Amino acid sequence: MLNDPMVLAPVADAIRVEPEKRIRDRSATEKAILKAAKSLLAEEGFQNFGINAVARRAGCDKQLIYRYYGGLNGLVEAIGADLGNWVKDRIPEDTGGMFLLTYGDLMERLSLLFLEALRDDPLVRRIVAWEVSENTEQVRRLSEARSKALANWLDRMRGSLTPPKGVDVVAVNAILIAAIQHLVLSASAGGQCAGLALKTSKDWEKAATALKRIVRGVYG
Amino acid sequence: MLNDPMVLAPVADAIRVEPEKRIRDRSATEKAILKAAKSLLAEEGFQNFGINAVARRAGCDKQLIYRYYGGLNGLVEAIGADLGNWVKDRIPEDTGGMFLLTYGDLMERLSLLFLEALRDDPLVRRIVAWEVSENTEQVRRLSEARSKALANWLDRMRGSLTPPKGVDVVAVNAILIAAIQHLVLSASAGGQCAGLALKTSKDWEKAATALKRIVRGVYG
DNA sequence: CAATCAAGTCACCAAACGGTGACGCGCCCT
DNA sequence: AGGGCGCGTCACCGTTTGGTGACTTGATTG
Repeated sequence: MLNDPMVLAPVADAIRVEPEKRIRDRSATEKAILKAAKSLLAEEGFQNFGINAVARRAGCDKQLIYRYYGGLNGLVEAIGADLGNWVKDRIPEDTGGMFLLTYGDLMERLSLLFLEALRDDPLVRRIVAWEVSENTEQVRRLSEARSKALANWLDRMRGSLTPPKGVDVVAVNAILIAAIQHLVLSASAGGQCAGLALKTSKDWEKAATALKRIVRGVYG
Repeated sequence: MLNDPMVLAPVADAIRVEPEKRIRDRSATEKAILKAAKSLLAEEGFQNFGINAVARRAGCDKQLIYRYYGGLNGLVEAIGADLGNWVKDRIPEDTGGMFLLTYGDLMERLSLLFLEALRDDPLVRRIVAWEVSENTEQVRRLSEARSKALANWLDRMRGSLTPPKGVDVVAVNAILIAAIQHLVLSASAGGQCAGLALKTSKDWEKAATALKRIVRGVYG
């Protein structure tokens, strides 16, 4: 008596009072899908990132994702395309009125800028977490795009400043970037990192001070 | 002759050529499950870490996981129990014949030890990646256990050495640990980190040198 | 008006997932 | 001998997943 189809039929009619007709606008739908994908990835993480979930959030049929983006892969690629502009969108190019006289000045400033930019971009945070958790082709593309953009940024900001002789700038900077990324990820996930609380702004001040000290220690 | 009224009996007999009878040994099965879980997590990562996969690898029925460990949560907890001994199992307590005169000596040595230990422990690597990717209760327990063990280790190794005044040791060390962890994770996932290749042992020598320089820069 | 083609929807598929109840079997104990 | 009791297995449930074919609907053509 529960699952009686005769009873359900009128109910189904009663439900679709207003079908909320979807407009027939491909480019708008494409944008909606991309936006849904980005917000989903940013809020839920890569764990529950799938065709069904994206379609659900975009409010459209998943078939459209296959049609317009060729599946999840294409969608991820589309996300990665924006990633190249990340640094230039989120990080100010000017030096904030400061005069950067030495390479140490520069790296101190860039470190803090990078830290802050990463702190308030949940999408890129998730992507970084994704990069260190999986090794699929998708992720590798994302990683490459981000890595390249980052390197360009570093190089562009360097300007005419010359790093100190005798130190492996690439390696040292990689370690600094690694530290910042892991610090932010760790904080975002559990509110702390290796016993250092990272919740209040006071916590972050301590972290920033320590980071500055490290940068100054190696670059003078 | 037996109480088998089924007509399919001969078919079943034909299929199960050798039943490969599982021995009735609870503790052995428990160990097999735990081992399977650890190896699965280490090799495949937390993505495909589920009841079915563990049971499949352990070669037993998933029901036994529920019975013996109370589900995946209990199993993860059992994994976490071993984690407390990780540092003491994987990292030598002695100083390798070195005389550590200053806090800088100590931290340089500990950094490299931690780096190497993490580099050849895929399980803990996966757990660290898990920690920065999810925020469930499971992961939080793992994270806490590891974090506590790490802090204890640092404190124990410090001995009577006194860190330099005026620097926030906790914060600086957290950043150093973060850097090492992310470096290893990144290398393990994609073979590089922020443009720094991390595949050959020569690559790692460069990374180690840079790390030493950073530690020395901040701790003298 | 009629034909066409893209936009959007629906129904269905096989597979895998976590989870549970029930059953068979063998060992031990009285 | 017989009655538990613990170990292992199996079948099944509902749900979700990625993926595909077939359909309706609407607008713009000739």
